[in-house]
Parts: sequence; structure tokens; C-alpha cells
Amino acid sequence: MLDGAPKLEVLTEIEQEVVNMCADAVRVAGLPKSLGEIYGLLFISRDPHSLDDLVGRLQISKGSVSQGLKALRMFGAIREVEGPDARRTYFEADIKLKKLVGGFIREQLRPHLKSGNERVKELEKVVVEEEDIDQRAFYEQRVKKLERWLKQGKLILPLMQRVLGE
Amino acid sequence: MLDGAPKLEVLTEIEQEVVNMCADAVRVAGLPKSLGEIYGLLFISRDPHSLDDLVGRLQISKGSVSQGLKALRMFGAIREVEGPDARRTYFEADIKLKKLVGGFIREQLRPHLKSGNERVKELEKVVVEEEDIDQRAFYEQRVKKLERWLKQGKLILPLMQRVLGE
DNA sequence: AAGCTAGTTCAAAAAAAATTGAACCTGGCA
DNA sequence: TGCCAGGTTCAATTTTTTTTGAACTAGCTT
Repeated sequence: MLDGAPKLEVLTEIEQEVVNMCADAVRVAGLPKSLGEIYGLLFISRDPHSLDDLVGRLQISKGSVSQGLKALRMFGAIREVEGPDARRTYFEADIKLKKLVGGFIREQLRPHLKSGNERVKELEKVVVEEEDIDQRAFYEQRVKKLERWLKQGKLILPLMQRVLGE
Repeated sequence: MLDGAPKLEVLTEIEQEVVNMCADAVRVAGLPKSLGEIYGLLFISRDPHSLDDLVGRLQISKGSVSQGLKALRMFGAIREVEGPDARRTYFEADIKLKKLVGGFIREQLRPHLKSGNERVKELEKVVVEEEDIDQRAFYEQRVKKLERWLKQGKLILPLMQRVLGE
């Protein structure tokens, strides 16, 4: 097997900039840098890339790229496409903000809201056992506040998606 | 100096639950757990606490509590109030969601959007140097997309604050 | 001024999170 | 069936982030 077009193994300045921007953006969202790097390179590339392409260009390990692609697929941030070598899987970036934010909300935010709800329910059970009447009233007030916060959270997610619908 | 009322040095079940919830919530936002623990205890306490109270109850070091209080003050998540000992500083939680989210946006999100803008401007300068006409057109398209994303981001922040205005 | 005490700072230690890479699947092919 | 190449997994390692605690500052008090 000959290697076809001599592969460019380093990033151009533009690619590097975009990769770095995405890496930082993704860190703000509390996700590993490598995720952002992979997405960034796909975002700024016209042609799709295979796992090994990404390993070569980004200089990160096969394991990390494999995990990164898995996560990005779950978020719906990338999609599989056909590529030059039929037995490899190629990827390209989905660049619709709605999709990206939607995936993030679904995978990262909603689960926390859900577990938050359960924990508040647990809290309520503990609060009713408080003997001191004033203290209990105070706790009830606070728990109600937590409930309201969660409700607001659930309210704002679809709103965000709608606004970013473009 | 006698110690006054025998201080309760461990957390009640309710306190522990709330402290844990806040710790986790704050982690989702990419902030250190100790911040959430401190806020959580203040949130579920009727009376304000001093730095040393918090150190005693939460079992975290003076240094951490000092840093945590500093950050919470910056976010506007807590406020200084008078307390039993005139020469200590006491704190209580601000429980308005608007305030909390506002502080988070101001301190964490806006700075990133700002630096994002600068980086996109840099990118534009690099893109115009691309020789290949098709490639440059593609890059311009992508950079425009990044700009649109940033604009959407700037748009959604005040909206969030408004919706959470209660 | 010396002694105390509340609070801050920051280098070092500990803890948590991300990355690596070698072993391991898995499916196509001879 | 056995081999090979693409891809995944996960324990071990590395990197990053958080926490600690001892030294320090600052402001009272005597």
C-alpha cells in the first residue's frame, strides 16, 4: 500500500488558530480540550477526516481521538460520511449552532437538572422531620427556592434552543 | 476568652444535602467544589457565618474558605453583614437567581466572548493571506460562521438574565 | 510599641481529570 | 481458519486544578 498524496502532518496557522479557539471554547463548557481540537479541525476542513488523519494532524493519541469522536457523535456535533478509503469511517463537522447547543443541553445539562429534581425530593422528606417549627419553616422556604430554580432552569433550556434556531 | 454557645461542628443531614447539591451544581459551571460548599451552607443557614464558622463546619482550610468567599463576593452571590462578633466579617447568601446568574455571566462567560471576538479578528487577518481562491472562500465562510456564533452568544446572555429576572 | 486576632497569600501537596498506549475486539478477506 | 487493519477500551501515567497550611499583613487593644 502506497501512501497517496503526501499527508500534511502539521497544522497551518489558520487550522491551529481554529483548533485552539475550539479547544478553549469547549473547556468553558467543562469538556476536555481534545474534544474541541478534533471538532475544530473538522470545522475548518473542507474534506472529511478519518480517525488516523486526526491522530496525525493533531498529534494526539488514537485513544483520545477515538473517545473524542464518540463524545462528539453523541452531541450530534459531527457526522459520519463516505471518504476516499471505503473501509475507514470519515467525519465532518455539523456547523449548526442549534445542533451543538442542543446536544450539549441534552447530554450535559438535562441530566443534572434531572438528578437535581430527585435530590430536592429527598430533601423534602428530610425537612418534614425537623422538630423546631421556625427552623422547619425556614427550610421549607429554602427548598421551595431550590425547586423554583430548577423550574427556571428547565424553562430556559428550550428557550435557548429556540433563540439559537437561526 | 470562653467559647460561647458550644458550636455545632458537624453538618446536619439537611445541611449536608444542600452543601452537596450546591457543590455539584457549581462543578457543572466549572467552578471549584469548595465554592459551592460555602455557598450551600450560607444558603441553608438562617444566621450569617464568619470565615472561621465556615472552616469549622465545612472542614475545609482557612485558605480555601478565604479564596472561596472572595470569589463568591465577586459573583455577587453573598454579602457581608453584621454579626455577633463586631470584629469579624459575617456573610449571608444572596438567593436571587438573577444575581447568581448575572455574576456568573459577567465573571465567566463575558470575558470568553470578548477574547473570542479578538481571536476571530486575528483569524480574519490570516485568512486574507490564503492564496488558493477556493480555499480562501471556504475559510471566509467558516470565519463568518464563528462571528455569527459569537453574536448569538452575546444575544442570549441578556435574554437569560431577563428570563431569570423572576 | 508589643501582642493579638482576623484574614490573605502563595508555594507545595493532594486530588481530580485528561491522555496515553498496549491489549483487545471485530469484521473482511485469502 | 488464520491474518490483517480499523477501531475501542481501560489501567497506568501525565497534566491540570484544587486544596492546604505556614508565613505574612493589617488593624485593634493595652
